[in-house]
Amino acid sequence: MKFDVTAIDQKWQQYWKEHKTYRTTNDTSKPKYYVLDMFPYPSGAGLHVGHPLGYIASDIYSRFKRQQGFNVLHPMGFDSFGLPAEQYAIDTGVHPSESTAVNTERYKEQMLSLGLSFDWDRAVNTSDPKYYKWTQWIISQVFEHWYDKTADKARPVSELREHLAQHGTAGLNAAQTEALELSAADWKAMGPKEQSDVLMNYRLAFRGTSYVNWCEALGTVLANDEVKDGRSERGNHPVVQKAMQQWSLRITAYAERLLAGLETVDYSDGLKAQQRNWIGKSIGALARFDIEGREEPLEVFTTRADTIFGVTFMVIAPEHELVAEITTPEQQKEIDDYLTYVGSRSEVDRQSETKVTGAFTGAYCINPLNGARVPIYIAEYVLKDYGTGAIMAVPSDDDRDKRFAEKFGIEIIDVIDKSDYPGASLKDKVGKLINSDFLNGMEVPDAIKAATAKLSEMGRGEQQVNFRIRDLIFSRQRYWGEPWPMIYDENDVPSLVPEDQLPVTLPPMDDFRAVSGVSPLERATDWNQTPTGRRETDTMPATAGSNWYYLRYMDPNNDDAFVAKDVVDYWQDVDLYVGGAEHAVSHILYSRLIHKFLFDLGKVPTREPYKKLLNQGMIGAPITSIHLGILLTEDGQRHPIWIGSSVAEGTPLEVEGLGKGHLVLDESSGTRKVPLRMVEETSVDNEASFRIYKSAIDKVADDKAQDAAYFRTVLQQGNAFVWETDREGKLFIELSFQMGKMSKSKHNVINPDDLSKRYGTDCFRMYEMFLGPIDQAKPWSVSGIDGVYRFLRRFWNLFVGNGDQLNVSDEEATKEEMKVLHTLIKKVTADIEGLSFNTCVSAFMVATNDIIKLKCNKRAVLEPMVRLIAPFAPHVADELFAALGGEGSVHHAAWPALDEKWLVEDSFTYPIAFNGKTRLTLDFPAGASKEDIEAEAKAHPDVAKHLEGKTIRKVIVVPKRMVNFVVG
RNA sequence: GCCGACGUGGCGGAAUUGGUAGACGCGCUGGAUUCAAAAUCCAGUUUCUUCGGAAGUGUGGGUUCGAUUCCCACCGUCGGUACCA
Repeated sequence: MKFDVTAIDQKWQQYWKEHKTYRTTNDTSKPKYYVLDMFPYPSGAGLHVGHPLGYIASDIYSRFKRQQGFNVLHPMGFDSFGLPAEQYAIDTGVHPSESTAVNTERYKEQMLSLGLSFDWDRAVNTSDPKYYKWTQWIISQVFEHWYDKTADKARPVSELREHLAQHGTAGLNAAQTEALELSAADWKAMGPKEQSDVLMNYRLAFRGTSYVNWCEALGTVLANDEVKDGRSERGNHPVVQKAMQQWSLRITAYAERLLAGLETVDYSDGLKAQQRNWIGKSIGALARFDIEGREEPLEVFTTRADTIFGVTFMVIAPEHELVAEITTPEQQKEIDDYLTYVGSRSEVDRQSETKVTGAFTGAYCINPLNGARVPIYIAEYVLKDYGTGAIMAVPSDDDRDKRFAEKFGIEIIDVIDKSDYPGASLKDKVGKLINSDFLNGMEVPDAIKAATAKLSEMGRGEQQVNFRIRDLIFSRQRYWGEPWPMIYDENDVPSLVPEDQLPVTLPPMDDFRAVSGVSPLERATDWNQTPTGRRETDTMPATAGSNWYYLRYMDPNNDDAFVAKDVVDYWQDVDLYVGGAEHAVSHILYSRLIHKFLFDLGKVPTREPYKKLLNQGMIGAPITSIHLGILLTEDGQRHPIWIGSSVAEGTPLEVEGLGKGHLVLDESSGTRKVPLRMVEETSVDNEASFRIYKSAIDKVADDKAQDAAYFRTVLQQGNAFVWETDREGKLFIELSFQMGKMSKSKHNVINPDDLSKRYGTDCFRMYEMFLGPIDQAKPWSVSGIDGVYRFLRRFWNLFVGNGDQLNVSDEEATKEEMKVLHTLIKKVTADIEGLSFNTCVSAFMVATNDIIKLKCNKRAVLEPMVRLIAPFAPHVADELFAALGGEGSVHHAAWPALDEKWLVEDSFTYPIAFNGKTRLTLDFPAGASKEDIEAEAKAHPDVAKHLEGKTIRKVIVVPKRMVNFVVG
C-alpha cells in the first residue's frame, strides 16, 4: 500500500463512475435532503480556485448527510445560455452551441477531478431544447395569469376575461400597469387588438413600453443588475436609458410577499438586507395638488406628509407626460433646451453628476392644505419610474431640494424644529413641527399621520405603499437565449404557441450581430414567418433558465411536466443552497418570484425555494490592469493610446504613426484601467508591478483562444502603445497591480488543476476548507498546503505504519483511545452541521496527533475515523476502507455514532484566578462540590501565596469552569 | 451618504451560554537523521521583562467577580447600493 495520490484519485474516480456511487433515486422511503450549488455559467476560462470552495463545502455536507442515512439530492448542471458565448461567436465565428459544449465538458471534467459527488445522470443544460421547452412553458403560464390582490395570488387570465365581460373593471383589484376604467359594455365593444392591450395591462408577463438600460455596443437591453456604474457588466460598454417595447415580468405584484418571505428563510442578515433594499418598500402618502388652469391634479408621493407646509416648489421628471402639457409659451425654449441636455446624457453622466440642474415650466399648482401657489420645475434628479415621477419639494428638510432652491432662488420655510435632537439627520424623522398650522407642536411621526389623515379627509390624498423594485424586463434582442413562444397575428395581437408545439427552438444561424436594436432572429425569415403570423424575435434573458432549474433536477427527464407532482411533493425545496454572494440579489429574488408563482398554481408545495443559503467568501487574487490615456497631438487630434502605469499627464510623447504630442487624461476618470489577464508571456518584474512585452501582444493577434478574443477587444480600445525598453532592449509596458476578487472579468483567475495533480485531490479539498471560515473573504495563498499534505501522510501512516502493508490490530481500544475517537466524532459532527469546515480539518489533525502519541493502530479506533474523514478526503477514505475489508464504498457506510460515556472526565483542571486574572491551575474531581473546591483551593500552598496579606471579599466557583478569588 | 460584514501573533485563523486568549497549520529558530540535500522526526516560537512577573484581541469608555464575546462612541478594511421623494 503506497500513498500514491494520483493513483488513488484515478482509481476511485473510475470506481464511482462505473458503480454510479452517487446516483440518487426518488426513493421516498428515506428522508430527503437537497443540497444545491449555484448554477455555473460555463465560461471559456474554466474553474478557478474560488469556485471549488463552495463546491467542496456542499460536497462535504452532501456526503455527510448521505452517511447519516438521508436520500441526498446533489445535482449539477449548466446555465448555458448567455451573452459571453454569443459575443465570442461574433468575435470568432464559432457557434455558441459549440463553444458552450466544449466549455461544459471542461467544467464537468474539472468537477469530476475534484471528486465531487454529483449525480451526473440528473445534469441539465438551459440551452438544451428538452430543458427550455419547460422554461417556455413556465413563461407561458406567467403570460396566462394576472395577479388578484384581494385573493393575493395569481389567477388565470380566462377568469379575468369573464370578470371584464360581466363587470368591466368594477371590483377588480389587480396588479396593473395603469388604472383602467371600463364597463362590461366597453369591453364587449372592443376589437381583438384592443382587448389584447387591456389584458396586457394585467398579465404577469406583458409587453409594454418601458425605460430600459440600452447598451448600443451589445445591441440589447440589460437588466439593472447587468449594469454596473452606468456600464454593462459584460464588456464594460456605455449604457443609456431608452423607451422601448419590451416583454416584462410583473415582479412588483409579488413585492410584498417576496419581502415577507424573507422572515421564514435562513439567509444571512446581510443578504436579507440586500433583498429588502432592492425591493425598497416605503410607506408614505399620495397627495394631489391642483394645477392652475387644468382639471387633472398633479400627484406626488411623499414619506414626509408632515412637511407639506414647507413645500415651496414641485419637481417632475423630465420624461413626465405632463411636461409638454403644462409648459407655458414663455418657458418653452428653456424647457426644450433642458430636455435636449437631459437627452444627451448617459447613465454614467447622470450618476456622476453632483450639481443640481433643472428648468421652470411656468406652471403653478396649489397646496391643498394652505392654498399656497407653488411653481412647477422639471429636474433630472426626479426619476420617472419611482412613485408618481413627481415630488413636492421641501427645501428646509431635504438636502437636494435645498440645493435646488438655493440655485433657483426659491423661498425656504422651516417646518421642523430639530433642536431637541442634536445631530439628527433628515432620515431620522424626528423633531417638532413649526410654521405648520394644525400640525404645530406635534412630533414628526404623529404629524405624518395627522397630515395624511387630513389629506384623505379632504379627498386630496391617501396613505400609499411604494416599492423601489421595478418590473423585470424580460426581452433581449439577442440570439443565444430561449425564444419567446409567441406569434403575432395580422392585428398584431400576440398569442402563445400551443403547449404541444413547444419548444420553439432556435433556427440555425451563423451571424449573430444585433443591428440597431433588432434581434438577429429578424433575419431568420424562414423561421420567423409562420402560416399563422410572425414569431416574436426577442429571446429571454439568462435568468429565465436559471430561476427554476432547482426544480428540474428533481425530475430531469420528464417529458410531460417540468416536474411530476409526486416527485416535487417528495423533494419539496432546497435544504442547503451554496454559492457566491454576487448572485445574492437578482438570482435569488427572481427564483423566489417564480417559485411563488408556481406555488399559486399549486405546482410546488412550498412558498420558498431555498430554506438555507450559504454564501461562500471571495478568494482574492492579483488584478493586473493596463492603462488607457489620450495622446493630444500638435495638430489638435486626440488618440486613445496605451501607456505604462507611471506615465504622468503632460508627458511629451511621440508615437509612431500618430506624431508628436503630449499625454492628457481621460476626462472622466484620469487614465482608465482595464483589467488584463496575465498572458503566459507576460513576465513578472517584481511583486508590485508587471510588464507586458510587445512580443506577447504580437503573438495574441493570431491566437484563436477565448482569452485572446477578450484581449484583442481590450487592445482595440487604444490604437498605439507607448513602449518602454528594458535592459535587453525588449519593448514593454508596465501594468499596475492590486489584490482583488477573482473573477472572469478581472482576468486574474488561478486554476486548481495543478495543485490537485501535485498534492492529490483530497489534499486540495482539505486545504481549501482549512483556509478559514467558508463565508469569509480571503486571499489565495498556497503556503500551508504542505501542512495539510503532511497531515494526510500521517493519517495514512496510522494504517500502514513503517512498512508498505496494512498494519492494523484487532485489540480492544483503551479508554483514552476511545476518548480521542469520540471527541473527534462529536466535534466533526457538530462542525459540519454548523458549516464550520476549517475547524473540522483542525480536529482531524489534533486527533491524528493524539493517536500517534498513543501509538494506537487499533481497528476499533481507526475504522470509524475513516468513515469520519470520508466527506473531506473521499478518495483516500475509500482506499483505506477497502483495505480494511469494508463492503462497497465508504460513502454508503454509516456515520459513526457518538457515545458520550467515553467523554466523561474523572477530574477537571480548574483555572484559579485572582480578581479575574488566571494565575495557576488545579485539578479537582469532576463531581466535587463548590464548597469542597473552595476549601481545598484556599488550603493549597500556591493559592495561599497569592492570598498572603490580602482580604478575601468573595470566592466564585463555577463547577467545570473556573474559580475566582476577589481580593482587596 | 446609506445598508451589511469584519478588525485577535510575522501569516491563515481557533476560542459552547461571558469563564485558562492564541487551538490547528504556515513561517521562523535550534536539534536529530544524512557524505550532503530533500523528506521525516523532536523541541521552541504574542510582546516586554530586573526572570519574581507585567501587559495584551482596532481605539476610548461602560456593565460584570470575570469581556475576543454584551452595551455606547469613534477609527479602519471589505462587500452592496446610490439623487428612491
